[in-house]
Amino acid sequence: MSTVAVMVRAMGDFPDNAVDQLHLGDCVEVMGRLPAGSVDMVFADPPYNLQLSGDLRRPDNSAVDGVDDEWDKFQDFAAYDRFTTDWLTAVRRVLKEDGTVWVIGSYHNVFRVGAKLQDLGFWILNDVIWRKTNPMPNFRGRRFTNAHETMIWASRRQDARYTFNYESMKALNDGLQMRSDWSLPICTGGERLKRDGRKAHPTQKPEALLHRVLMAGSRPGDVVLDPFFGTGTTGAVAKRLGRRWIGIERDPDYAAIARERIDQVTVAEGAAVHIATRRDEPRVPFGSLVERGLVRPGEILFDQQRRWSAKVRADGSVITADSKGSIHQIGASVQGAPACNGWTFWHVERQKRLVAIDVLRQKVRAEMA
Amino acid sequence: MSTVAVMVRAMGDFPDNAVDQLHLGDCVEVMGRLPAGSVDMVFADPPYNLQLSGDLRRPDNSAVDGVDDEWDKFQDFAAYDRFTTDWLTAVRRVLKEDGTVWVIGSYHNVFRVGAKLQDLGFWILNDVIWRKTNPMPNFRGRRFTNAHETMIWASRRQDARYTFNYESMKALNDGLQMRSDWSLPICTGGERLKRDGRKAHPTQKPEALLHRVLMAGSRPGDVVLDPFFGTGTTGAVAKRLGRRWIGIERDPDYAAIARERIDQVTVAEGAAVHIATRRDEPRVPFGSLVERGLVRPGEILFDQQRRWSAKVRADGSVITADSKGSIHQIGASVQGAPACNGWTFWHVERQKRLVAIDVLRQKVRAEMA
DNA sequence: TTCCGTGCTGAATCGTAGA
DNA sequence: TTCTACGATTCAGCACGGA
Repeated sequence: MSTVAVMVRAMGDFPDNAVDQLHLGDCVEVMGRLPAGSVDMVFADPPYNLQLSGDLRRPDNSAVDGVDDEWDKFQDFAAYDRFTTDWLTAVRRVLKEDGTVWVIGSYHNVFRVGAKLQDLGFWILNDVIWRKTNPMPNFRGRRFTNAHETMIWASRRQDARYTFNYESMKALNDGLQMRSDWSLPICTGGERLKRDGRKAHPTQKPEALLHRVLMAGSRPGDVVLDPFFGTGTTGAVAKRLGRRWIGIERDPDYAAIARERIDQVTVAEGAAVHIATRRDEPRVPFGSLVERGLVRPGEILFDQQRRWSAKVRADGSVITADSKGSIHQIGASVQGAPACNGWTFWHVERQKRLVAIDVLRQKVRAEMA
Repeated sequence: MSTVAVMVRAMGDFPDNAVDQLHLGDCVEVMGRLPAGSVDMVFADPPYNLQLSGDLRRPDNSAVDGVDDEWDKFQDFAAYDRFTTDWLTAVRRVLKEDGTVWVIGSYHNVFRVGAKLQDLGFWILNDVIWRKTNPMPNFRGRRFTNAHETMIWASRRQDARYTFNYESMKALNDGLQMRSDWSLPICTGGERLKRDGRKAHPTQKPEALLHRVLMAGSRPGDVVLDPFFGTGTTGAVAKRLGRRWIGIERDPDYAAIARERIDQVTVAEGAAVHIATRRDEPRVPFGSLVERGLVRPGEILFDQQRRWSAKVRADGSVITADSKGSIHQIGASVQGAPACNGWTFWHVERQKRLVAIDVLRQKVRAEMA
């Protein structure tokens, strides 16, 4: 993507004081004041509605410091559903048409959130499992160790042209497609924010999780909004990766911690956050291979198994007994397929071996560079 | 458990012709004729409501044989919700007070099912992820590989004294608590039922999955009901493990296949034997070191003698003056070698000394173990 | 007999730029 | 907005057949 494109994306419709800022207040209210259709991605870590009763103790009788905060208490499922509808509706308004939302949750709340997303017209793209490499064990031995959380990735509408940095994800996974299950440790050690020796927030998410989310579904300069900002993991990672961010947090103490944290983050240099794509390569028409003499007019193209063949014409079109057209059209035609990538389908004979014409295209591109 | 207790559990309230039988018909109707409060466990694999449109082709132009059966078609979410309410209500009636239900689904339907379970008063115990070791890839590169399905395990009521064979699960997991994510292959090869050389059912589940479900949440002699029996995986595994089973299936063809299959199953003698296999060391992509902050984007990698260097990018690829790629590719490239183990070749500087990135990988593996 | 290369397949909501 | 043409896109496991 060109520098200009980055800048255009980055400007958005925001007043200067809206972006790269933490907004103190209720997320529905604050989102209501932001311009509609202006946000590229939302990452939301809403209250889980844990419904814990009593305290939990380890086998050594030490107490587990669970989530017992007021913000996680709801009267019943109906109250939680109203809350969910309200904030998702506000998210829907601020999102761009092609924007996406990520929501993380556990079995306590994620089914309700997922159903509501669908009811509101969002289109689920994947559910992604955060598989915790070091979860808290189940102390009572009455259930399976709760070793994962679920994220839902959804676009604002069914036909959205959403951002997905396929090549970046593939690179991050050593050349294999990234799967819908991610193994990452929980947030501990030096990364875990502390106040007076105790954890500053009960559900701080690891930066690695947000790194992958933002790398997958946003581009440098994009605006990423987090309506339940907490201690600002989303903002910290967004800043480091060259994304713009909007944080909304109700609790002034969390907000103060988040501001301090994000101020200390340095932005990674441009090249490091570049999004790899294959489309960066210049288009090479098949005809230019003929022009440059890499393929001769009249030469025969074959598929890998020599089941089909076609003759090259001087203008770069190819011809069979009963039709002519581009390498793609004829490739599709002979196979009876709806489409075909002629570059990888067709081959020429060189020293008695078949060579894909895509290899010749690579030579042209190398010459051009 | 005493022999008497097993016999009492096994007798239930069923007429002789209800148990260890496949019932042909609509599951709501059939369950309505069974005695209330009589079933120990329900395993349900309902239609997923996939909403596929058009055809999908692999990069080699072969067509993917998707689920296009009539039984997976619903008018809209409301129709699917009514269907879900109906069968879950019938399940609730036939379940014992302390009974449990397992439902498997994908992101297309599982959120709606989970929310409805909660609305009807079921109490979710865990959501369990079936992580597929060999999922179908994402052919268009537009999403994450859909590499898992979700199971919800719920008791009929909040305070149920449900069955959970904690020690069996622990044994099955080499002495560690069983986690909520299970890695198992999909159903292929000899286990996959065929008719005329084609798959007999589009969504046959692997027996290993049912083995773990039944081992975890039922006892010998328990009655296990499957309202969407298909080709009878639940019945086959239940029979082998000494559970009694009730199968309900609407399609006579599937039912015939299931009956034939279960007839051939022999009941296991005593305790079923599980062969524990030692797992390979988990694969750690270089990108996850970047995600976890062990290597910074923009940081420089050196070989042991500092003859070559490369810069790390946020997606885990590395770059030199004239090429980019994985740690292995670039390691080979700078040396002019055909191949290279990037893990031992590249180093980072830590406290003025070079540390092989393989050392950092060991840290990640230690965390994962 | 073993090894290796080829081919097939699996619950999948699987384009996009430019005219 | 609609249409056309380009051309991007796959992993693991099993079966089979030839060397």
